[in-house]
Amino acid sequence: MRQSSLYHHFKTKDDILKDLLESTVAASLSFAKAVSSVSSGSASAEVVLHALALYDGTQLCSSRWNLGILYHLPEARGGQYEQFLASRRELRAIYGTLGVLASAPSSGAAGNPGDLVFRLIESLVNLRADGLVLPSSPLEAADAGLIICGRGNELPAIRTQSALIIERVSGGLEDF
Amino acid sequence: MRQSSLYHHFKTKDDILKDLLESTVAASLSFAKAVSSVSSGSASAEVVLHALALYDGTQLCSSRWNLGILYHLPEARGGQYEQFLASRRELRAIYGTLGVLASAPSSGAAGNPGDLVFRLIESLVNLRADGLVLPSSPLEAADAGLIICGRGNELPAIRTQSALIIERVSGGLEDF
DNA sequence: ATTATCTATAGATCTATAGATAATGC
DNA sequence: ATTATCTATAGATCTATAGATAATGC
Repeated sequence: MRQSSLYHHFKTKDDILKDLLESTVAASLSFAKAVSSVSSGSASAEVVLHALALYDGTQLCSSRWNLGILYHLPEARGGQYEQFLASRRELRAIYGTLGVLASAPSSGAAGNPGDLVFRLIESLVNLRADGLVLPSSPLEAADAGLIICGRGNELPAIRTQSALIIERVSGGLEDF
Repeated sequence: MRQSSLYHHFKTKDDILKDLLESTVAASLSFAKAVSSVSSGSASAEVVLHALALYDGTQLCSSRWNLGILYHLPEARGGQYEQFLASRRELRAIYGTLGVLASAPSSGAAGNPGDLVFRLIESLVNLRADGLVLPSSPLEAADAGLIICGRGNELPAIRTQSALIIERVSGGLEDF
């Protein structure tokens, strides 16, 4: 398709970028919201956090194009992308909440463990841009996030429950 | 200064970007090389890794401009920036080596813990672009890296030794 | 005297439009 | 008949150069 043909579907270049940016968070945010309601049921916060991290990371690594990299463009912080930025802040806040709930009281860890998990997952975008993503990368990042939360010794059990949650919740979402 | 005046100091726009990119890794790579020779002395790998992460993270957070963000420009992966890319690969490899040496054998952790630490530190660039960096951010990221390596319970001691190493080694380097 | 900045601008590239041609769905 | 693509290109923006003006260091 030619460059100019894009303008049949989009009004401006900014509108194109808006759609692409939104597509990088939409599915993960939907998952985060869906899984949070599940969490009010049986699943514990550390399992929910692992599931979210793994789902989000898998999205970033296996989407057709590495669109997550677009967020690093200087213009992406501009006010014209407020809707995308709001979605991203919302997703980030859910990581934050889960991080607090999931952290072992004994963990010598950080001010905001959930944000570290969020950033670890987002780093998969950079890893992919460097051509270094392996099939195991999303799980390794999610696991590392839980280790930061002081849940390293419970990881085998968390992984199992997390996988079940992803299957259940992503089945209920439109696109996966 | 006007845009055109830059061309008195640089031949092309690419040359400007080359210099800026190189400046984002030069100091940390020098530190990494210097601290690695120290490590053959007394300091243990986990302390060296913490010192490197903290030094690198502090650089990224407190440099005058957030130049680390430039690495995410699509063109920065191009062949014309091979020297910068080689420096970055070298720094990344040092994180990798230290991560293997520093990891507790019991850690249920990842394939390449050092790379996770490298990415956590690099995420400070994004945090800064989002306007969310706090004075504590570099230390929190370095600490989280050591937790991923299974050294969470030794953190207080590691922090103390790490600070000493940074003082010693960065004193020996030209710029800090 | 040398080095650094400025103004002005040529030429290259990018964004978006107009109108022609092709594809799709009823 | 409607929707999507194409070619061609106007106008905006970006890169880099030329030559004038200002600042710096001996």
